[in-house]
Amino acid sequence: MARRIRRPLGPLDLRSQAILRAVIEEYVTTAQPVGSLALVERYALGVSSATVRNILAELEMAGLLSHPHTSAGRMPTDAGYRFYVESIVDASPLPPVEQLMIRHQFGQVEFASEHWFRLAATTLAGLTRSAGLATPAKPAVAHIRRVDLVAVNERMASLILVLREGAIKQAAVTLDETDAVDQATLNRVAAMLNEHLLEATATAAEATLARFDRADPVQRVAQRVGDRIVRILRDYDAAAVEEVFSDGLLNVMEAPEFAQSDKLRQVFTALENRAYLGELVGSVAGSGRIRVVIGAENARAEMHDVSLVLAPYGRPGRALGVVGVLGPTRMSYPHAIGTVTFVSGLLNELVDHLYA
Amino acid sequence: MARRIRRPLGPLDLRSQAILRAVIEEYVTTAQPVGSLALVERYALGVSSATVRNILAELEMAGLLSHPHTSAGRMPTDAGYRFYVESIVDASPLPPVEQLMIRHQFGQVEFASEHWFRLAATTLAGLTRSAGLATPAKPAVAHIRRVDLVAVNERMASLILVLREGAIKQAAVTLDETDAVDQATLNRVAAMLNEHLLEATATAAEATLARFDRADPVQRVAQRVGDRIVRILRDYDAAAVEEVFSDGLLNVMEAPEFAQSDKLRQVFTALENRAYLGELVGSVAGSGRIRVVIGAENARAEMHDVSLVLAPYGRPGRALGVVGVLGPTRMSYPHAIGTVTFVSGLLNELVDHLYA
DNA sequence: CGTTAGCACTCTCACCCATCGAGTGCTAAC
DNA sequence: GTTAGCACTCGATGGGTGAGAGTGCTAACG
Repeated sequence: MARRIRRPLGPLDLRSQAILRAVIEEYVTTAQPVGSLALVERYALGVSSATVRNILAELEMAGLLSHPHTSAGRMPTDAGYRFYVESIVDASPLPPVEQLMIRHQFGQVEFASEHWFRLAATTLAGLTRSAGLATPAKPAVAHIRRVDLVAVNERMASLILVLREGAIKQAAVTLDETDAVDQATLNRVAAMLNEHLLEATATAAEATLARFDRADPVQRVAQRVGDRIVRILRDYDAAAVEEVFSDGLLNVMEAPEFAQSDKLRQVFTALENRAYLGELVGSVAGSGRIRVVIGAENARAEMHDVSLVLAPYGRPGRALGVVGVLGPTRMSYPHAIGTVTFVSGLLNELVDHLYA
Repeated sequence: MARRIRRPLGPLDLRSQAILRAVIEEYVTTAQPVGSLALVERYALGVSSATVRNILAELEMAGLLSHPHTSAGRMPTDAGYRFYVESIVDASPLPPVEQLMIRHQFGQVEFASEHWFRLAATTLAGLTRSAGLATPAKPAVAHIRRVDLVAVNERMASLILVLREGAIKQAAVTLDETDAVDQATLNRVAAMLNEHLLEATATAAEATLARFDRADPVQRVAQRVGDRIVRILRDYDAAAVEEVFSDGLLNVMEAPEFAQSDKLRQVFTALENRAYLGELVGSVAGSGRIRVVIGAENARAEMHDVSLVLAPYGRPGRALGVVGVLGPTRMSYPHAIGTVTFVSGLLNELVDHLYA
């Protein structure tokens, strides 16, 4: 039969597309391979099961569907999901009621990006019944907003560093100076640093610090603290992802495909890998668009049974973060895409407001 | 047979105790019900399997062992574990090499309790191959150490509050004053608050703030910020547990008894319940001693398949936290107890050092 | 009188096999 | 091109069976 030759994922006639869509939507809800009869029963296809069978066979030839065994129904392949995702240009937007609810929630929490990204993850988890992921908006280069020093004892101080981007860093500084270092001195040091280092990047701060006079006790301490600050900033700049907050991993556990836990355990281990998450998030932040990674499209084998829907948020010049959803490959992509789009858009608004 | 009468968990002759111990230790390592033959083979009991069988039957009558079915070996009941735990007064202490390694790890991180309790959880997870739990050392009453204010825009400032106990709180303060509020003003406000509120508790701060002069613009802003501070302190004081950090839940997933994931999912859900963790941690912090909660001894049904080994750390008058381990009921209690004891002791040292 | 060898008994587990049913793929008719 | 009909395939289900592990009991032993 000539038409059974495997052909590239090319133009599919509308009816085939409709049936592919039906298979996917049915499979997403039932988690069972779907047969030709179930399709004609539940979807108004206007053709008989035999015709559907022919088309299912074609879709399988095209690599969009697969067959666990001869006498089972069809289930989508990763390529099938991919085709489906590409075909839904207008992902179902979130119903206005839910949009309002989410806006309200965000209105409740502190006005700080710190809280927002956590809430975003939680919200996404709840709405999609999958795991929500979010990273804080991290700038390409950090800027100093504020320095504060608190005396711990004569030899040690606690350094509190606020970045323009909202992050707060805390560190201990040991001061093995001969000078007595009391809180009054530290106040002068902090004042000096705040004056000279406001809005400075690591590089700028380093240059400024070099000009301090080591003969003056206050400036000497300031220099020492400043060195510590520069180190913190450099660490911060170097890290691809500062932190990935996740919520609702339990939701994913509930999916029948993860009933025996070893698969999911692999996913968890992969999620613990900072480098992997870093590059994933980095690629999304760079692209500037929502990204769907389906099953085996994931670089890591442990993630071959899950899919990701990720979107960047923030302002390209300033700070960028990523929010998204992790769920079983068999997830409702339109819903996930719609939800992630809305939440990332909302975060954009909030970040804009913060920087306005 | 008279001796088969179920008797209270009373004095057990030494040989019976040895066999109970052997059964538990064998079961802990193999995760399989253990038979009389395996016992005489692997443990130098000096008696035949028939004798062992008699004793096993007695132990079962006493409720210390159980029998999945007639032709299976014995496995410990919760009561059996309890008896075993009570009998090991001198839990195996951690080998000196590991002690040194852990000390070294703690030397590597920042000198702040913030990092310590996280590291404690991670360390415990690694050493016991179970989940490590830790809460930060939380004082009964929080004291203000330092206040800092950063201008966000004319109407808003970011408040940074450092507590004597090491915690840092951040909050946004809206300033709908008619005064122009720039960073210079905020600096004066912060200086004023630092001067008057140093070491103050919520109640003390409230009293001080009441005496501020509302006619003076700086004092008015200071009062407003102060109110926010008092609210933060009260929230902090009211919370039973600030945060429970856990690490290594993956280790628990690997145990064969959690191969099908629903049991473990229940445990996870129970762990998400703040109130439950709060009272658990509270009871341990109050008692002042290490506490072992075995299986069904847990108040919540979801936790009936896991055990906890928890110990308080900190200084009763000042700040108290809890560290511990969560693992399957079938866990090595001597090892867990030894490890938790060591880590809590180490944290005690560190906290003492911090407050010295 | 405690301990031990011996042995019948019980119960699970793994395996096999037959049955059932869902769903396919093909053919022939429309 | 579509559809009805039908043989075929393959997993799931359930009963039956043999092996093996481990017990509980009895009777002999020191």
